[in-house]
Amino acid sequence: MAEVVTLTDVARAAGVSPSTVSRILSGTARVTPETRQKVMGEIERLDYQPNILAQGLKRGQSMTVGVLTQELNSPFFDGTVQGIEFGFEDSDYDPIFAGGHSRKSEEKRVLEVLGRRRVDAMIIVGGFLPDPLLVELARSTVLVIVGRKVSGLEEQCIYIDNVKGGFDATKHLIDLGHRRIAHITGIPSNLDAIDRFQGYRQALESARIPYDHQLVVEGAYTEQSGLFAVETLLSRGNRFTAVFCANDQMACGARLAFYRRGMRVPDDISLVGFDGLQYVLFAIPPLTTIRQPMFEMGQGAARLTLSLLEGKKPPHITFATPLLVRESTAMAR
Amino acid sequence: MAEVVTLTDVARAAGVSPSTVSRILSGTARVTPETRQKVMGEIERLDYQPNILAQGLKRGQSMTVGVLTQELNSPFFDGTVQGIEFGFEDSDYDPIFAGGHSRKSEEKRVLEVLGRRRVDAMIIVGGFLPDPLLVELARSTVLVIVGRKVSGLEEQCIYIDNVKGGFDATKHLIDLGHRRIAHITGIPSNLDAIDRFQGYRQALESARIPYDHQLVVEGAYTEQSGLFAVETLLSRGNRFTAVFCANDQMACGARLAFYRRGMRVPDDISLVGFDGLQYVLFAIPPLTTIRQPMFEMGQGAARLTLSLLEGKKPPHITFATPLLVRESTAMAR
DNA sequence: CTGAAAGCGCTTACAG
DNA sequence: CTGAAAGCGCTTACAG
Repeated sequence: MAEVVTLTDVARAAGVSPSTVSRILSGTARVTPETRQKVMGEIERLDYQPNILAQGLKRGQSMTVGVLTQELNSPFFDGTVQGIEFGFEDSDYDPIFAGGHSRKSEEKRVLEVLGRRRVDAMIIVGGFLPDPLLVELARSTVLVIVGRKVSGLEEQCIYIDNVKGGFDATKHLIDLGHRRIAHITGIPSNLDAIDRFQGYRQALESARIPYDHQLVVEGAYTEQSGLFAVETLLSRGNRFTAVFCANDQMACGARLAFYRRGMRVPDDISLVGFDGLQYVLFAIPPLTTIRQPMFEMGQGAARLTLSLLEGKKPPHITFATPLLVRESTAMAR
Repeated sequence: MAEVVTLTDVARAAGVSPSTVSRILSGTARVTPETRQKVMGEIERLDYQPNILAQGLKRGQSMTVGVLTQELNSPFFDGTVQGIEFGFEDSDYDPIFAGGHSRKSEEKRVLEVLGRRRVDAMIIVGGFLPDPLLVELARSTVLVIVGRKVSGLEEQCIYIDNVKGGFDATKHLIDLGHRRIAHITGIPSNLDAIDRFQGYRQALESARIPYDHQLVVEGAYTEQSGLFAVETLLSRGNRFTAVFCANDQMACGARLAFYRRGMRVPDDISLVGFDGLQYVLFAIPPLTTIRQPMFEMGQGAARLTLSLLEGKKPPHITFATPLLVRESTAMAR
């Protein structure tokens, strides 16, 4: 990085002042065609790239957006992050990721990124940060939150209806004639998990199936926890013919548990997941699940951020969560 | 982002010059304890965060590292990217990701990121960029390449021995008594794919098993392509009792193809993958595979970059690719 | 030990 | 239409 061309170099080469070059670049210029020609020629010839740092310092914008991800190293975050990246691709902004892996508190990290990098906006993926902090933060910076609904900040949140998702998943099983439907929850403190569980209960209720807490086991979103959950369920000795898992990963773990016991899916047990991860289309058997459009949500978050940065108030987008019926569910026998 | 505190504010509050504050911050200072005390106090009180952009402009460093990922939206990239993020977490550098999704040519994107953002280093993940370009690039910037070995730049490459991986995978099947071993390749232009195929052939040769091109089908690293490949294999009518797939995703696709035909794994067919993705530990049955330490490689790339940035020449690390024997392989009958 | 000054590479009123 | 000047927030020789 020795021979970097500066705006001054271009000006000198073109025989004009830096001001003029700057104006031409920004389009603010009222210049003679000849001057413009000459300058553009030199820019091309010298392969000049404006220094964003210098521009940022002057304009008071860093042209970066801080993206705070959480500790969970999951396909959900991967998908969302990819969508975010994609959404900024053709903009002048670049996302800076502040991963949530280290020991530093989340809160501190947000503030650090905001402060040191002078990011023009922040995207928060998921949710450990308390609502009040986010509301506070939203006052001093452009803020978009994905995968979570913060009251007072609804317009800046990208989320799905997890209750409905949980309802639809359970309803699907009920429609197939299942009555003894187990549920493996997500992390109990997680709002999505709570909502999906809500949906499960509502579906049971609307079908007048009594709720049985013996059929509910706490999971942790991992495959392993899904496997354990099924073992717990089985050890309790209560009969059930279907399981709704709060995410696909746990469904995969559950599936393996059944495989180990020689219980067939969907012949003996129907299984529904949540997320719609690419690869569960190739599970054995292909998993019926509720799709959560992670990539699209990430992309939506990027777009929303961009709009907000431009001072626009775009319409709020709702993301649908279709039920993808595959081969892990069948009529109850 | 209105009320941002600057170094000058701190200086004013502490009753000293900006120079002094700057020196204290950088540790260059020979100052009286009292002055230091006073200044540190104000920094704390005002919650001052140095503006990295301004520092960068002055020092000629942006404190950012450009990370170029490729179009493949795969678990391999996810894992690597996470490792890279993690590796920079406790450093003063932040990674800026230039995703490989848009239509712009890869080459152009590298140059753009380098130029506009004035990144201090680049990490290239995977490989569409021609070797000569990388060699050229390495002359003007700190460059690290992960998942690929570029001759002349070996010290800056983080890679595994794909030939050995392919060999070990195939050898495992041979050791189980298999003689008719099929292979589903990766994208034929991909070096990793070529190497894994090489390993396959070498293993056959070392066991004096004649190579049969009828047993090799071209794949594209996706689950779908693995599924198709098995169908092709089956339609050719040649007997085989085992398949080595160039990655886990294709192995999952292949597995589904067998499931559809009612062929049991591992009873009728043994299956080996490559990558060691987390979730294939929960495949039905758990997949035997060669582990590629993606996260560690990403982290290694970050560390290597950091060392290079500090002018060090760290020892070259080799990443092992252990065979993970699970339940998708069994003795040939 | 500490301050004034110059400068990193831009942009943008202010003149002319 | 175009240039000279000031300034964004820092750092770092240069004085004292």
